[in-house]
Amino acid sequence: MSDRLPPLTALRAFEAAARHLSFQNAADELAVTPAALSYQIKNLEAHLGAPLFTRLNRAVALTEAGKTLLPGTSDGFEQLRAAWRATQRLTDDTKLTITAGPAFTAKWLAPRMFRFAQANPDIEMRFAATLKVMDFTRDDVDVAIRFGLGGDEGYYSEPLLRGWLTPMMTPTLAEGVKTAEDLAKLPLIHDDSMTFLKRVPNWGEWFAAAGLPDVDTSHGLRFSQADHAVDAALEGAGVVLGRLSVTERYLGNGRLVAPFALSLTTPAHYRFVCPAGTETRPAVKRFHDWIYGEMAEIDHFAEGRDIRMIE
Amino acid sequence: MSDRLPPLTALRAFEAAARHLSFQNAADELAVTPAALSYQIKNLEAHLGAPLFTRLNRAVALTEAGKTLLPGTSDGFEQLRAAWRATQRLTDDTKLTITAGPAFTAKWLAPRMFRFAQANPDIEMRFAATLKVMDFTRDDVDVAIRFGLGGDEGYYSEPLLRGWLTPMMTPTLAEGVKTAEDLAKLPLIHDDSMTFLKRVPNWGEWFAAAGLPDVDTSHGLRFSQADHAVDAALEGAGVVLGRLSVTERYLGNGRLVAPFALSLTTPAHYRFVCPAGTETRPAVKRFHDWIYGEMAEIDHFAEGRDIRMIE
DNA sequence: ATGGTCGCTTAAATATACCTTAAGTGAACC
DNA sequence: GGTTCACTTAAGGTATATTTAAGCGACCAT
Repeated sequence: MSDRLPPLTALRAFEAAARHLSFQNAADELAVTPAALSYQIKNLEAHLGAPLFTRLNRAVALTEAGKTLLPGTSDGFEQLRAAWRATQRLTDDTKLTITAGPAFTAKWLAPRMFRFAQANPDIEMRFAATLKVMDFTRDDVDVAIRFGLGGDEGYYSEPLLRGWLTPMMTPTLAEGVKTAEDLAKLPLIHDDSMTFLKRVPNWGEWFAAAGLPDVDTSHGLRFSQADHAVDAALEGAGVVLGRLSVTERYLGNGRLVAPFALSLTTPAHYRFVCPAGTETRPAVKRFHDWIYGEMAEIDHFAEGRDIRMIE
Repeated sequence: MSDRLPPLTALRAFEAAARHLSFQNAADELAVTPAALSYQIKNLEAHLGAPLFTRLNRAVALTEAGKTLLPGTSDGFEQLRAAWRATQRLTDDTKLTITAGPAFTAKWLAPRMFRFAQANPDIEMRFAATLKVMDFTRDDVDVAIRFGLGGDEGYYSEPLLRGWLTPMMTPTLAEGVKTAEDLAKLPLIHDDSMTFLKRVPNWGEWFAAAGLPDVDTSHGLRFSQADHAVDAALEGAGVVLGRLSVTERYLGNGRLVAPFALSLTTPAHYRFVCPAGTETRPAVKRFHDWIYGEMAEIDHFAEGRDIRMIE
């Protein structure tokens, strides 16, 4: 018994036929006549030495052998298709798929995207806003903006921005706030999305850094996504420990203020990530250069800040 | 850009060439001339619209596109090969691969196998003695003898034998043992292999069932595999809580005795397991019938026993 | 019950894809 | 500087895949 593969066209014909349980439909899918399919199946059955389908009245059903063969071939062809698609994408500079977290997408990327799109009308953008770990090949993604330490083998990964977090609130709310003790009396807005870090930059950490380790930070509102926490602060619902990347536009237009110089930062940053080698693709390069240009414009918000690393 | 697959022979040629980084060697593997390979690669590159290899002096190297394409295609073809092999095995009744735990293989299967082999000289047997969970398709296994509750979807699973465990020792050692209290003074041999059960049938359970919950069972010898524990008991090293399936031959020939009627059993049993539908394959059926016949011959060891379920 | 339809099969003809042979290129090695 | 090695190219042949057309049997509707 040889462990070589049978003719691949026959295998592909089988996969389609078994999936549809109909030679007719499978033939349509492969854009051939039913006769061709019948011939291919017969050929494959001859190679195997046993039938793969039982021919019924006016339908076909899988034999045990067919049932054994189907899942593996389906998965196998799907993998081939995915690999081919990923390779095609490399040479296609008319589409670019970017994945980032929901907060970064909503508060940073989305408001700016039209500028990139206007400057690059030949590139069709797609966004996948999720915190899920994506597989570049499997999920058809070109670029990821991810929060992390970098250093993963096989990826190009460059820090985007040294971010930091500091108390932020509406100007109205800020009027009565002079000291850290004043802050603790306001409703605290908590962002619970950073669950994957060992030591999370939260209200407890900030008050500890401010010399008030015993402040009770358990009260207030909790959000599972950073952009929702910021939205609450915009409504004047309280004070949020806001991250630069999702608040800079409100700091810029005055809807939020950050009266304390004391800020927290972490060893992890937002990073620009793509498969190693693809950073030179024209579309990727253009997006890369654009995003770093945009980032440079928000650097000045760090001036005069007292930024403390927590780890 | 179509998301259909490129010509499959071209893809296969690429996979081999990329793996070898040599068209020559790839051509040998596929049993064609180098010219054919060159043609196929060129064809695939034309489909993609970009080169997959960079042609060097007298070698080839993968481009970024090639590096992207290789892993997926390799995995894909490997999956197709595995599925085909598994299907071929269904129609091949000259080989039978059985997996079972090390103890069951050593103490039950191995000593009896020659009888099956003599009665079925046309079947070539292979054994995989491991506790690892095997995948029938991926690991090329036909039949598994596994300890468990059964009920898994997609598998034929039939209880082999209602096993039980009871204190066993050499006849010499047994001379001074009249009561359970006597037992506790002997070296206890522990079998630590049943780690996957919630409640393990161990010495603590047995003494508790015997009405002696406070016996200290921490002393003695510990083994990570049941057959080694039994071997120690055969040497007279102590008393083991022996499982019927791995000791019946010694109970039969008198090398071990089991003086207490009190025995433990669990909801889980040894089971005969194979992919659903394959239980009717001639080679599988013959092995199935043989093993149940053999099992019937050790049923009489249960006579007069006081078997208690633990769960 | 019976003729029409549907889905698979078969056989012969045809088209396409694949492979081989043979000649050719360029760089590396001796 | 000639030889070798690995890939390339082109032409021609062969094997493989596909179509066309005819056929078969069972279901279904009349």
